[in-house]
Amino acid sequence: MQENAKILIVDDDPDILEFLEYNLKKEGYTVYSAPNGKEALKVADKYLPDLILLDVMMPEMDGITTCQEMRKNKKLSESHIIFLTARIEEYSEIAGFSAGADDYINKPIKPGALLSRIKAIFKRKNKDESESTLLDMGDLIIDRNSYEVIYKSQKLHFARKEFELLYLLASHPGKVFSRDKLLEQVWGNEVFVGDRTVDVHIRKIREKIDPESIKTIKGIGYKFES
Amino acid sequence: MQENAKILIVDDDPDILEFLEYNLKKEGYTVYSAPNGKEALKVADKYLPDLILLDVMMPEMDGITTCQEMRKNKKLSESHIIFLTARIEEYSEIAGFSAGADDYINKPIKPGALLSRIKAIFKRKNKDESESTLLDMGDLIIDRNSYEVIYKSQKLHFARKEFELLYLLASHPGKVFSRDKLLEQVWGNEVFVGDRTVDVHIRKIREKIDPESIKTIKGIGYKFES
DNA sequence: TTCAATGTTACCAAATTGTTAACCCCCTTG
DNA sequence: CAAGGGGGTTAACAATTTGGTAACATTGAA
Repeated sequence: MQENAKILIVDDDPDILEFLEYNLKKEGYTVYSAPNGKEALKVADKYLPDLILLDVMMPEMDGITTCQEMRKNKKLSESHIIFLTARIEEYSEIAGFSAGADDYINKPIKPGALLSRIKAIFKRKNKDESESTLLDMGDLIIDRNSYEVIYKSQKLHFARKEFELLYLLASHPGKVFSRDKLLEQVWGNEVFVGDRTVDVHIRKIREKIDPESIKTIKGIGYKFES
Repeated sequence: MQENAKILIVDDDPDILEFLEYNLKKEGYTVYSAPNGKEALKVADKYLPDLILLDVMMPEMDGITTCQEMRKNKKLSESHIIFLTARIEEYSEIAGFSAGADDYINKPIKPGALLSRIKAIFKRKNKDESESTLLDMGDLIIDRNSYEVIYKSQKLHFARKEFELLYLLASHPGKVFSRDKLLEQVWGNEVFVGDRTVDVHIRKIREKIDPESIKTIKGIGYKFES
């Protein structure tokens, strides 16, 4: 999605339009443009861009009003809106946010800063959507969001490694993980820790929940079973 | 609400009253009118208009005084007040805002401009309400509008960062925020501040409200719990 | 039985957080 | 302008938790 993301640029200055269009297309985005607010509303409604770069100062319909209009369109509720503003118009920062903007960027625009800003926005957007990780296996509930483990209606405390270890095993019931795999997934690639450390953590987990949940496959590793 | 919004017009010039009344009724608003400040106070108290258009220059009681009186009436706290002023009376712009007005419009009045201004105000009003900037969690009430925190019926003072931090945590009960996330959300994207700063602010918050409200997840971050 | 693999425990080092106080900056006040 | 206060940040030290390892006990398959 990040690759094919659609971006709409709205500015009355053809030079800026061309400048931004060139830089964004070069990055692989699909770019639309509009010279004023009214036109922008039509284009936005038609192509539902993921991101809208909106100049504040424009003839016909200023950016803030345009933004407010866009926010009324539910089809555009997922779109991010960034204001482009001259340094002097500081008031627009406040007005812009209350109009429904997600961010603002000061002119003159530096391509590097703009692109990193755009990437950050798409990153956050994608991340937010992929969240919601809750494992519910009857007696045992593991919530990554609140970092809680509930066993037989009892809230238990798990230290970080314990939690990550249990979470990894529990999210693949039946699958056997070797100690190396566990170290790689939970500890990270560049860690030098003895395998036996895993054993100790497994033991701590078994101490808290039903020890039968985690089975030992001698010579291979561990697996979670419900 | 926007359709049936109640508007009170106050002006000593019958021509203007009629002119505005005609234009506003045409748009579907319910319109009341009053020829002077004293009358306006009575009508306002009776019908609780959503919007009050107030002429500044009036006999008996001028608009600014009228506005101040209206602001004393708590039943009218939700009403928006717009001043109608002749171009020359620029002083009234300043005096008007300090008297509690929300906006002002210069005479002569163009119906188009007035209507779009009115619509903009209702839009903003509805939006503020729909954002529901008030968190009520029993003992703890956090009001984003007034920037107030009320704990066990006690109004507490929170500095900006403290407030934003608490608000963010409290608006996602149970969710664990890493220090990075908190810095990103509360401080902004382009700030370089040590993580430990977060700790200090957390401590200050815990000093004011029930320390159990904010739990530490070692190695991960903080979360709010009711 | 034998022995390598795993379980268990205790201990210590390292990581993380709590707490306090100092500092800087900005604004208000006298 | 000096003085004072609030807000925000950081450093420094204390308190706490976590993670890792060694050492020893136990298990289970050949």
